[in-house]
Formats: sequence, structure tokens, C-alpha cells
Amino acid sequence: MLTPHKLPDTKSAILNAAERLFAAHGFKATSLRAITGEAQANLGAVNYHFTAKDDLILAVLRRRMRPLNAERLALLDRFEAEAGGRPLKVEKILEALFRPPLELIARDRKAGRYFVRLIAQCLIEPGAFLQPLIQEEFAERNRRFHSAMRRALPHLSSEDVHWRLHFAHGVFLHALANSHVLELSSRGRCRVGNSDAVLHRIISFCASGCRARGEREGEKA
Amino acid sequence: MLTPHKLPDTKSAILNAAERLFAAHGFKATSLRAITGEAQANLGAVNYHFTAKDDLILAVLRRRMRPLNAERLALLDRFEAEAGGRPLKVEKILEALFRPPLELIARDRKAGRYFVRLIAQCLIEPGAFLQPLIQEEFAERNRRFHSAMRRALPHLSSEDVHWRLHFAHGVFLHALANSHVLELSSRGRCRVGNSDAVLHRIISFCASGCRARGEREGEKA
DNA sequence: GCTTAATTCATACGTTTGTATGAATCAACC
DNA sequence: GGTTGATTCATACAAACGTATGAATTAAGC
Repeated sequence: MLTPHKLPDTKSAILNAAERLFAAHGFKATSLRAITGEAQANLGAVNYHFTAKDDLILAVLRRRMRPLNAERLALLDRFEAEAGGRPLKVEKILEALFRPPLELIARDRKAGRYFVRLIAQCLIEPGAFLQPLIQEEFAERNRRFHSAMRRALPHLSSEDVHWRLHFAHGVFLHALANSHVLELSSRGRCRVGNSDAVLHRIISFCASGCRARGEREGEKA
Repeated sequence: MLTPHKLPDTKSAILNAAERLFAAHGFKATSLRAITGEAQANLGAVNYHFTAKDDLILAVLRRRMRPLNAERLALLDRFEAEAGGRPLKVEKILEALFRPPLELIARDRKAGRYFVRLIAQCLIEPGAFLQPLIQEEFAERNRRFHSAMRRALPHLSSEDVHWRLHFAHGVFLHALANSHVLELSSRGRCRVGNSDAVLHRIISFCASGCRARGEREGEKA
């Protein structure tokens, strides 16, 4: 078959099952048999469509990362065009960074939550085969958001901005990837239900953090 | 032997090797053979001293978590005693939370960095056998810091405080567990060298974030 | 309707895994 | 100095893993 136009494919079924299971149990702890079992596919299908497990992992990650990062850059572009050359507000920059993944969660809650957990695992994992992906997907994104943020906070050094973007990313990742911890410690009173509300919480925390005065503050609260 | 008073034990060697390898490659991806190999111990020693792999993981975690959380609570106690009944500054609360682990890093950089990565993996991993540990170690800590923070920020609701403590934790974990990402994106210009400087950065970001106004801000930067 | 290429499937191979077992070694104590 | 209990060690085992192979099945093109 030269033009395979089947969409509810075995291939997609495997990607979906792998996404869920990798997010739930980790890359190493998820066996190909568990994936093909859930996808109702044959064990050999993984090797046929993805060659090897590592390539399957990369395919799972790329499927979501690529469009998501494109969305983020497009949003940043739009905001910058709207601002007409003036520096963006920190909140706008953070919105361009965090709204696309949160809209994925709103659109498909399960897939979105799985994906954030995958990213978190990706960063923790040292797997050498992941490094190229991280490099290629994050390089431009980091550069663009860094320079936008520098213009928004001109009194900060380049290093300061690197640190604070890093912190903001930590807020986002931990908040969504480990939301079960929040639900546990708040005895169920805090949930990641309405994603607009969560987006606002994250942005307002991070924007305020990014604007923090660098030097030690006075003794009065 | 009724009183085994050997300290440079096989047991400790295994714990050290396991700590390093678990942090570097994850729980599931680290084999007992790799651990005993690095610890120059026999494979059987793991089963002898720790019964099973899961128990070894718990032992590795508990060894650091227990004294660290005790330190945090003691520091909070001290600060509260010094304040003599008045609410603590947000910075002080965060210092009680983050200084102990950062001092572990200062004292023993490798062990400290490993440990933070372990905690991050712990939260990502769903392993049922970890849940009791998380529950027992975090329960009181969360309660204490939550109520201290509520007194420091009386205008916030209890839910707000849960969220912001959660965010602060995300900053801390990501900053230290995934510091390689920061080093990469800053092309080596940001490093987690001086832990006092990092502590200050984290605290000032989080304190400012915790004080953020809950409602949407005006349009002007 | 036969041909051809794409896809599925059952099965097998060689490793590596965690765990179990029992003998060997060691250190302390009476 | 022989006994005892703690620890080490070599080895074995069954299970699970990723991957490979080749036959069966399916569907499209002429």
C-alpha cells in the first residue's frame, strides 16, 4: 500500500496506549507487551511500525511536542505583533508558554495530563536517546522566550532571566504532572479541573515571581 | 553478632550505590547487579540486608527524608519561637522548607543532588509501595507549613495557600532535580554551584509568587 | 482475479531481571 | 578453641523483557 490512509490505525492505537502507560508507569517500567495488550495489537506491530522501543518513545513524545511548541511560538508571535514593538507584559509571555498545553488538557483531559507527566519523566530520565529531541525541540523555544522576557524585565541580567524562566517551568511541570500530590495534601479540595483557573493561578504566581526584586528585601513583610 | 557496630558496612555501601544509581537512571532501570557491582558487594547482600528491591528503595529514601523533614520542622519551630507569636515572613517559612535540603547539597554535593532527583522520581512514579512513605513523611510537614503560610498571608484562602505551596515546591524540585536543563538552555552560564545564592533565588521567586494578588491585574506592566 | 505490497500474527531466541538456596567464611564469646 | 550467630558468596531458577523471523492475512491496482 503506497498511500496508507487509515486513521484509526494500529499505529495510532499503539501510540495512545504507549502514551498512557508511559505516563502512568514510566518508560522502563512499561513493557511492549503491556502496550500492545492495551492497544489490542500484536507484539510484532511495535517493531514493524516503530522499529524499537526507544523509537516508540520518541514517536510518542514528538507527536505532542512538535505541534505544542509550534503553538507556543505562534502565540508569542501574535502577542508581539499585537504589542507592535513594545515589550510584552510578563503575563502575556507566560500565557504564550503555558496556554497551549493547558488547552490540550481542556480539549482532551487524559491525553493532556499524560503528556505533561511524560515531559516531566523525560527531564528526569537521563536516557541518551532523548537528548537530541530535547535539544531540537527546546532550543528555539528557549531562545525566543528568553529574549521576550529580557525585554519585559530589562533591569534583570540574562542569568536572572534564565533562572526565573527555569523556575516558572518548574511551577508548571510540577503543578500539572504531580497534581495528585496537591490533591492529597489539600485533602481533595484543590483539583486541576477548570484549566482556565489553573492557568491563571500559574501565571499570576510566576509573573509575580519573575518580577521579584533580586536583592534581599527589608525586614518588614 | 548481637551488636553490629561496623559503620563502613556493606549495608551503607549498598545504600550509597543505590542512591546514586537510582538518581541517575531511575528505580526500575537500575538493577540490583549494577548496585552490588558498584558497592563491591555480593548480589545476595541486597536480599540479606533489605529483603527485596522495593524495600531497598524505601530504605534509600527514608535515610535522607526522615532527618531532612525533622530539620525543616525544627527550623520552622525555631523561627516561630523567635517571632514570638507573630506571623512569620513568607521568606522565613520558605527558608525553613528549603534550607535543609540545600545544606545537604552544600555538605555533600553529590548525595544532595541525588536525593532531590530521587524525590522528583518518587512523585512521578506511581509505585504503590511508595505511597505509605509519602503519606507518613509529608503529612505533618504539609500541615505545619500550610498553617504557617496561612498566618503569613491571611488575605488568601486555604485553597490559595495549598496551590502556592504546591507551586513553590515545584520551583524547588525542578530547579534542583533538573538543573541540567537550566545549564543547557543557558549554555552553561547558570549553575547550581553556590547553594546560598540558589537558595536566595528560589526564596525570592517563591515569596514573590506567594504574595501575588489573586485577581487579574490591570493592563499596565 | 491474479499479483503485489503492506500489514498482522504466532512463535522463538537470547538476555537480563529479582529472588531463593545452601555452603563457606568471619567474628565474637564462654 | 570450639561453638554460635551473623554475614558473605557462588550459583540456580523461573519469569519477563526486547527483538527477530517467517508464515498468514489483508487490501489495492491492473
